[in-house]
Amino acid sequence: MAAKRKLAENPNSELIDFLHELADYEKNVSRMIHKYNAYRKAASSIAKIDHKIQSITDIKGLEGIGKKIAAKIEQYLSTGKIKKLETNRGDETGAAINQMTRVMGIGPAHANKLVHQEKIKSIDELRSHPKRDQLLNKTQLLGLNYLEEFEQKIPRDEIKQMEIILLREITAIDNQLRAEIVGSYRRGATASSDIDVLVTHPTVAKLPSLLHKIVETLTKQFHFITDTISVGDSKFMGVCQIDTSKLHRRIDIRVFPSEQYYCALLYFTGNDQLNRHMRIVAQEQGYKLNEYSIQKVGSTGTLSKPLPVTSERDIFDYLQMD
DNA sequence: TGGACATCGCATAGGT
DNA sequence: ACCTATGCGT
DNA sequence: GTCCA
Repeated sequence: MAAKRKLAENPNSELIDFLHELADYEKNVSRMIHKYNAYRKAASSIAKIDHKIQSITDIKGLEGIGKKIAAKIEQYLSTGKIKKLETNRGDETGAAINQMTRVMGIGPAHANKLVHQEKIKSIDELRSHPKRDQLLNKTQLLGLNYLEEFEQKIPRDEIKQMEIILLREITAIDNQLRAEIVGSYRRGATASSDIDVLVTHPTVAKLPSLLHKIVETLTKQFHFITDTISVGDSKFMGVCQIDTSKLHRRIDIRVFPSEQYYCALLYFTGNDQLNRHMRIVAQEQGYKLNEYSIQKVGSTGTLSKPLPVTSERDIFDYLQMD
């Protein structure tokens, strides 16, 4: 039997990781979200190259790669390093800020505050800090508590088990309810980072109370939901667990009226690239497409009523796609 | 050369 | 008490 | 940081 082999890794994964690291620094430390996105875009362009980049001519002209990033890649090719990245790595404060943002609910603003004002230098220090409970809000304390668990991917088989429980209990509440797990799971991924559930019901008036009912049932009756991060009339964010032998997982549940359901299904199944592509095609065909509806765009930019959609197929048909 | 870079629900902080 | 701005995750 | 009007 042949040796077990890693699934073919990208030939430029080291360079891609470097660009992601530069991106994270801009987002978390410099608080430049657009630079973060620029680095991510460059990285995703490079991820599409299927051979090892040998020279700068291999990447010149690639989407999202301009003068500065090209120069950094040149540095990387000739020296194996990127100066800017080495400088960032030498910044202990920056490294601490980056660490803090691993906690769900701690973003760039709060991470900077914790490090600069409270002089906290690591997750461990945050965990053992005497004023921890005053420094962090409810969500952040939850994030700190589950930090290591949330960083683990969820195997497809585990999500399959969750799907059975979720669908059974949701239809038990009301047999007119329809629910699906979307995101990378619906795209067939072998592992996902969270669980994203879409729910719909034909009667619009029921929707707000519906989400609360679902959350209450899954929490109190089945102990499937273990924590609530936030919950309103249309979106729940929280934590779930199949049973105590398994890890805690991030779960979102969204409720949509039936006329919006298929646009939402399409949008939340993704991926981002397909969503962008479809929005562009929509625009070209004189439509506006988002997670709620597809509308015709008039000559003056006026929008029509949302067009009737009773399946994902309908959306593709409007756009003459297959 | 300078503005755009997606959008929005929810929690919380800050202000009146 | 109420309204608005900000942060966060998506 | 990159793109584009």
